[in-house]
Amino acid sequence: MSEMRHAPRPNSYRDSWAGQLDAARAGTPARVSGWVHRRRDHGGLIFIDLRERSGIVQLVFNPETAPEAHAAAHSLRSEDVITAAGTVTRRAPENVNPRLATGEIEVAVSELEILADADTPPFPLDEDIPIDENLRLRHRSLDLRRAPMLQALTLRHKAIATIREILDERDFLEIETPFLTRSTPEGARDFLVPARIQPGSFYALPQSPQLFKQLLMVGGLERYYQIVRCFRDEDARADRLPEFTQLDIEMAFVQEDDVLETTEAAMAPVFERAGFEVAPPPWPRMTYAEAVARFGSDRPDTRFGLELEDLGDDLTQTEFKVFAGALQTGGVVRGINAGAREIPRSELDALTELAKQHRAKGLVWAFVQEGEGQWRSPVAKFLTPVEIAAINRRLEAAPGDLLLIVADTAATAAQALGALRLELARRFDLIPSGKHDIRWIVQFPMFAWHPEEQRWDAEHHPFTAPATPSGAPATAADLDDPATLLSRSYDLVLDGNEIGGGSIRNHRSDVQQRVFELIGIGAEEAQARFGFLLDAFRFGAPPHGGIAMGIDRIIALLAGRDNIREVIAFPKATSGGDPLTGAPAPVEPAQLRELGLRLT
RNA sequence: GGGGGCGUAGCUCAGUUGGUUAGAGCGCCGGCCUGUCACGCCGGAGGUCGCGGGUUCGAGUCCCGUCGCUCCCGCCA
Repeated sequence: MSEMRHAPRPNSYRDSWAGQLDAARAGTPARVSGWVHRRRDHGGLIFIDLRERSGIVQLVFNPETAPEAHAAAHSLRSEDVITAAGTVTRRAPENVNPRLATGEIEVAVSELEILADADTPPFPLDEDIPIDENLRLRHRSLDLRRAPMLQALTLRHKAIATIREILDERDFLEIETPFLTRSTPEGARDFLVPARIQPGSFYALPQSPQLFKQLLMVGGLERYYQIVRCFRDEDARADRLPEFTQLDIEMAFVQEDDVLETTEAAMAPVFERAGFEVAPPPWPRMTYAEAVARFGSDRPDTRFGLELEDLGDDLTQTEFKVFAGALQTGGVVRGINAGAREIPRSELDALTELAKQHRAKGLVWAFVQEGEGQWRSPVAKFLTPVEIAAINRRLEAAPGDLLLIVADTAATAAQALGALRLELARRFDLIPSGKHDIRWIVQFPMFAWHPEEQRWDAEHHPFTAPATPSGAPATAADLDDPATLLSRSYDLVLDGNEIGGGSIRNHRSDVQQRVFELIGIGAEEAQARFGFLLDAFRFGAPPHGGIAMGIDRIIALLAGRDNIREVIAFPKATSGGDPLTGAPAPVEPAQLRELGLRLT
């Protein structure tokens, strides 16, 4: 510590941050600046809690030793911006505030300068009560002064810095890709930007840099990453906004294990440094098929039980039409054992509504009774005691347990029971606090059947490399039965949240062509939409693959926030609008004319 | 596009079966106060009950519509 460091610099607003003020500096002069957090005006002594980024320090104004400063301090109000010069003073032992990092000292102020007056804030900054979010967003500069926002943005910065540090060590290049581009094939609606230089034509904002990062691989950059904004013109959710940030990675000459290992290496220290306890890598892998079968979701929350069981084998002869009908039409009957729960009828109705919201036709509930094959259930009379006993065994049910059963298509039953499972976990607090689970979900289906459109579509995106049903890389010759094909893709799931996903890509044009054929993209259309990528592949494309991590979601989880808006400095609202700037907003007719646009 | 929740003072909320002048805490303004740190004490101001319509002798409360926010389904990884 040099002399200079502790000497006040008269030409500066502060010589030190409050966080550096401690007992060691007692007796030295100090100049501090910041916002008035609280004032306690005793008529004689005036105490001001001064707040800046590093924390809070108490200022004392004494009318006897500094009458001028004391008089000026009388008019101080919340959020006034001040600079104060004085002496760092050790507090008497009975006056120490253990709840303050600087609580052993205070600054006895001799000079006060008010740098800016502040109107009374429209909401309190010093209390931890939920404030209407729209109001917070309208006054975001005030909201950002609140401790939770500072914490979240600091955490976000540190996480991104960690990622950059590790990927740099691993020889990755951070490379920017265009924002004004063509639509990428991610499947969401594009944000369009009218092109003045070509009236009637539009740029699209990238849904992800997917094609560009693949071009970088063909371009020989080998290891690329980018912390990049992406845009999707779809309705918002708690974990989803029209613009979001992802960590985008692509690597050449790699297979699944390489991408997964790199991701683990980059992300594990992020969790560790945030004090968020997950298992050390390598993280477990679960197939999509297992995740859906056991948890009814491709992003399973495995921190609690209530796993799905298939009841079809127990019901092959059943005369209960709901079950028999589902089984005869290729559907399933699946159930979960919710455990011994006291649930009134009204809440069972609410669970039924939840199942219906997830497209199930209904929900069968049953309370297991004493005695073999006995249920208290509206459907008990339709099932034989043998069938009930078999279901009880399958669900390992004991008297008093609540069983929830859905008969429907496999996908609907999984979705409904998966949602019920999560609801029960919330309702009965089944997730141990502080317990976290991270895992890979692998071997997704390559294609999904769209019944409305009567066609196959790529589950991930069409550049994902297909795999045979055993999970091995598929050749063009393997691509005959879309229903059984898997893809070489992977998602990273944290506590039931998808926080990242990616795949090994097609680098062979024969395989790529076959994929396009299967999803009904003709050669002409493929050339029109992604010709620039396909052309590039003709000149020697290395095998490559990558991943995209959802930064907003990850930070929200690390910070324990239930909404990604809490970890974004200037987020859009659920409506997609920005309460701060008023965007989106109408534009001048002249602007439209320049763009060759007309409003209808 | 659909469903749920919310909308009362600057903020967070209460407001009973429809009934007198719509309340509380915090904040704000004024006064008193020399060791507080959520300072304390005394006094005060502050309301288009989101908006529009309806039912009623009477609506914050009931009905219809509408707007905004939010959570979810659809959509989107």
